[in-house]
Amino acid sequence: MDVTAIIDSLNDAQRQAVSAPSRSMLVLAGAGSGKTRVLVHRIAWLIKIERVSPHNILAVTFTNKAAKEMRGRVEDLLNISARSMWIGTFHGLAHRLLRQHSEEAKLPNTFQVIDSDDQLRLIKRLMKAMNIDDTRWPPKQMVWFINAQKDEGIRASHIQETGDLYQQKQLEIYRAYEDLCKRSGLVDFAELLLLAFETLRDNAELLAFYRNRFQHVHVDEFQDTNTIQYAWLRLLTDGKDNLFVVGDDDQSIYGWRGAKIENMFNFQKQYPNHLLIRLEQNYRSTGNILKASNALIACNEGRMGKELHTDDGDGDLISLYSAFNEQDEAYFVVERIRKWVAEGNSRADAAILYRSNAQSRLFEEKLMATGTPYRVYGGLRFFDRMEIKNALAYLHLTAHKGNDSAFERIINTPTRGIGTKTIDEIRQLAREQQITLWQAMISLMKAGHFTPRAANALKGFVQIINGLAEQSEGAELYQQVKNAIEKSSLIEFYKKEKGDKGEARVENLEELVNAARQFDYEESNEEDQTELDIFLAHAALEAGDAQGDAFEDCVQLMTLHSAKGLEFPLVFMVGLEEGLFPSQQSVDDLARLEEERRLCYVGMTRAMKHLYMTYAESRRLYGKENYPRPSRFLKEIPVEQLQEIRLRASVSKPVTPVKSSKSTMGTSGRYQLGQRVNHEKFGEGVVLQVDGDGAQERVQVNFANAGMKWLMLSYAKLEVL
DNA sequence: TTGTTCCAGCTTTTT
DNA sequence: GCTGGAACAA
Repeated sequence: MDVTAIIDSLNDAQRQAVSAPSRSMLVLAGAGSGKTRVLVHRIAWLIKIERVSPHNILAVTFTNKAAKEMRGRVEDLLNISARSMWIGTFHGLAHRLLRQHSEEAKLPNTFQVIDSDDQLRLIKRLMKAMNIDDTRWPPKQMVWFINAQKDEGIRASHIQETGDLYQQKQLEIYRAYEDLCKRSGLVDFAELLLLAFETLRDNAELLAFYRNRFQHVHVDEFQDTNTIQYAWLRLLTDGKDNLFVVGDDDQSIYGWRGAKIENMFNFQKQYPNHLLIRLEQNYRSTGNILKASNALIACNEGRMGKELHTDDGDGDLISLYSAFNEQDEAYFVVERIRKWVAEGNSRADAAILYRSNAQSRLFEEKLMATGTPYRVYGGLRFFDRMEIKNALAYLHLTAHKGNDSAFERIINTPTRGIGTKTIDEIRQLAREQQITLWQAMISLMKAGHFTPRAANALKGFVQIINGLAEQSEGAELYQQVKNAIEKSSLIEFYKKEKGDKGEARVENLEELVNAARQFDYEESNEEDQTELDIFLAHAALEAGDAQGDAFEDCVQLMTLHSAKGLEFPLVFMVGLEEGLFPSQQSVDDLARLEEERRLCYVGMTRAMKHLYMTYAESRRLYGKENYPRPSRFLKEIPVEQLQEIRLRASVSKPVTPVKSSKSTMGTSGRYQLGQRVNHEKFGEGVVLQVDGDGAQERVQVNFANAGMKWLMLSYAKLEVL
């Protein structure tokens, strides 16, 4: 293969990044500037032109999807199998490292990965056992605290006691949780990263091995790395000048979960020999969308600096719609989508982006009412569903009787008459003797401790698990899964659940057998791991997609966060109101406000051709009527890039800084300019403008107490005075 | 063990 | 004002 195939399709900046002589590099890649492309082509370049063995390449991403895509694209481009190349998520790679070196990590080689849900349950149980008041120390906050510490590389033993009672209890919980996990061989997500870091740090030989192996280290979405992830990268690359990172400080939107945008600046200091390359040519959006986005993000301070441009035309102006209320907003958006579809476009090309999940409901209702298929992103993913986790818990417990969190989950699911009292007794013994719940249960049964009823129920449970263990001996993975679902009678249990909820659960369980059948455990080269173990770890680390049927042509609904990395020809950003976006919790803090602004930037740069931004003048929130101001972000967009949408007025006039006094007469003629009116919420006011007709007729009223408002006559109950 | 009632909480999410 | 979870009663 020659050079052309790898760099021909690239622009100058991309080409420079791809073909630079080996050294550390920071590629500042704007939205839609082809960042994955650069990463993929860089790796291809190393392999084909620099003759680097795939074996010596490491590439890290945040999501499994990104990792899969990258591997696939490298393989396609080179037409080779890149098996020996380490491409994966931080968590996936850390997991792999710990499996291979469980001894050095001081982990039992049967350790299990637990997800955040298991983690919370574990903490709750722990706190109950410790008799800690969960109103003063909410378990959720404790989880958050523990994970935040781990993300910073801080162990319980590192924390100084301040004498503060709250802190002391928190610390106690952290300590107890560390103990419990250690004892039961459980590893949470944050622990994967921290332990992988510590294991390398503390084993000179191991570290030397990997530093030597990974001659080229690549990181995607570098702005999203947290402290421990960056520390891990530094361990591997410090002094070697071989760290290639791609990121965009303007798209850092995960500060609240530990991402350190500072890592980008630290990188520049700590790899002084690095090459900085900016990718500023955008291949996604129109000129107007880019101009607006550039202007908005320019309001942030301390940026690395970047301005997107396109070779294509300016395109449409950004449409701004001021809705009377949230109902009107949803109605407007859905109508525009219907129009778009009627013009022959596909629904899947239209996206509704919102700040918070709760906002989706109204849009869903309106879409449903008009019979428009839609898809909401971000619900529970396949392996996160209750029925799936229950079924997996049977498998977990069968394979590892010491898995207490699996034990707790299914000891009485489906209900088999084992009550709280029985379980509490088991828990108590387990705690006293520092043994697993399973062992405690067996030992209490042997001692004849239970009432005949409870003893019988427990016996049944033990039989199920032991029976499964027997059946599983040498059985195919899918057969084991099938056995577990059958023996546990989970299907019968969920069939009883009323509504179609139960039906969906049964379907999911059946789907789980399919998932197991199709499961491709190619990487089962780790000796002492069974197929089942690999499958279970896969389920924890990769929760799968939220919805199976992605193929139908559906309108896309999602939060701004989950829209990152995606693009759509038609985008609606809704709810641009102070208090909602930017969120109320962020307005008093400059750093958080800037993150909101970046989120807005991310949203806008999702749009390829058409961008609508909407806000409501009145919105019901938490049961109260609110009259929010339009989002400050709207004011940061140059008016030259905006056009205000007036329903049915059929003239879309540019926004002018001074409100035009031009007015048209509504067809009803009931409202003359200057007419005094009364509104049940806003009080008295004077009509200044009339606009549109029929159901769309609106009036602008200047209220004595509430200020200027546009009101939809079909909604607003106006009284002529 | 199930159904009811009460009460807090209410951004964003991947692994 | 709604929802989900936990506490409570039958």
